[in-house]
Amino acid sequence: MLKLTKKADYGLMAMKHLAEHVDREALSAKDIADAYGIPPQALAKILQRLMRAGLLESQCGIKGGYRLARDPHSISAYEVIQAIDGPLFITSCTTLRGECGQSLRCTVREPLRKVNQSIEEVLKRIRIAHMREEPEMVETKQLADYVMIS
Amino acid sequence: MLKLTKKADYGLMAMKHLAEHVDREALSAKDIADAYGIPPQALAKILQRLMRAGLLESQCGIKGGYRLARDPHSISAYEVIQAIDGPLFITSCTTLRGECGQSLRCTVREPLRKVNQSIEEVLKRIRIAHMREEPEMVETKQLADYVMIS
DNA sequence: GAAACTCGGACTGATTTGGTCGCATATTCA
DNA sequence: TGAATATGCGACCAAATCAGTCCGAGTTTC
Ligand code: FES
Ligand code: FES
Repeated sequence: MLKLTKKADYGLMAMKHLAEHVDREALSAKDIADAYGIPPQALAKILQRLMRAGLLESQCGIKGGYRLARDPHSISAYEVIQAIDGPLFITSCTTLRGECGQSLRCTVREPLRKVNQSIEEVLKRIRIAHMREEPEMVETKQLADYVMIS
Repeated sequence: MLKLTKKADYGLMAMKHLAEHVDREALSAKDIADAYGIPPQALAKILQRLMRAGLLESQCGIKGGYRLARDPHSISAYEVIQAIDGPLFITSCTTLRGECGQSLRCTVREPLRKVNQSIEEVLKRIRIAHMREEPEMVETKQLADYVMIS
């Protein structure tokens, strides 16, 4: 149903949290989990994935924790989501080994691939350093107008 | 993982198929299902949903079947998907009966709501009559730019 | 060497998805 | 009239995915 997983949500929260504390020492998984009420063990595994994807640096040991591996302005939401949930395909038939039974006859695959690309673009342009809370109805309205015109 | 369900895929295929045969008589669920190798019973239920959503007109009986209720140029992919899968939320905590445990502290909900809106716009711009044509990447790119700024 | 971390797989229960069945209703036509 | 062929709709089931836990490692600090 075109929904982000909880893990991706947690991951984005953690990345944003780390982006706001780049100055400090490394933060442990538990620190971040406690700050948002996330199950610590669950977040730990998510951070490990982000680490393996090269988005975080980790340090073991008693004073250890995680730190952003790159400038928060250069890390996109897309990278975070992909690192956690794997490559994102909007089409349902691309799930591992071969195609679904309709792949040869499916007439909407190509159009949807383009939609997929659009969504990727949107997510790639959102940097974790820029994720803010302002709802700003005016802008979304302008966006709607823009779409109408084009 | 941000994927469309198979049902939505089937629904889009069926709608596109019907859009290409507006002239003819009503097509039965089985006709369409056979044309694409879709399980007939599954497609039948999907078409019923599209019917209830007002996107299709149905006729019972031996010469019955389905027909588009509106001009195929006016029906968006978004409408089809929503009719089948229900309202689409990119955030994971909107799943019915209250919020997830993190809703109060979640810092990425609002930013993601904007992403959600962007995706909606993209899907609303795609009409089933035009699914073969290019969704115009330039515009979606500008749209993505727009989202980033806000 | 103990404490506080990360690392990573295995595991379980809950939810969602994909699909089927069965029965009721409506329409055509012989 | 009544058989044939449609839709209409809920219940049902199996498989996949998701969310979260557990546990047994390794690492660093003190
Ligand atoms: S994308 Fe696989 S059947 Fe349409
Ligand atoms: S959207 Fe619900 S926790 Fe972030």
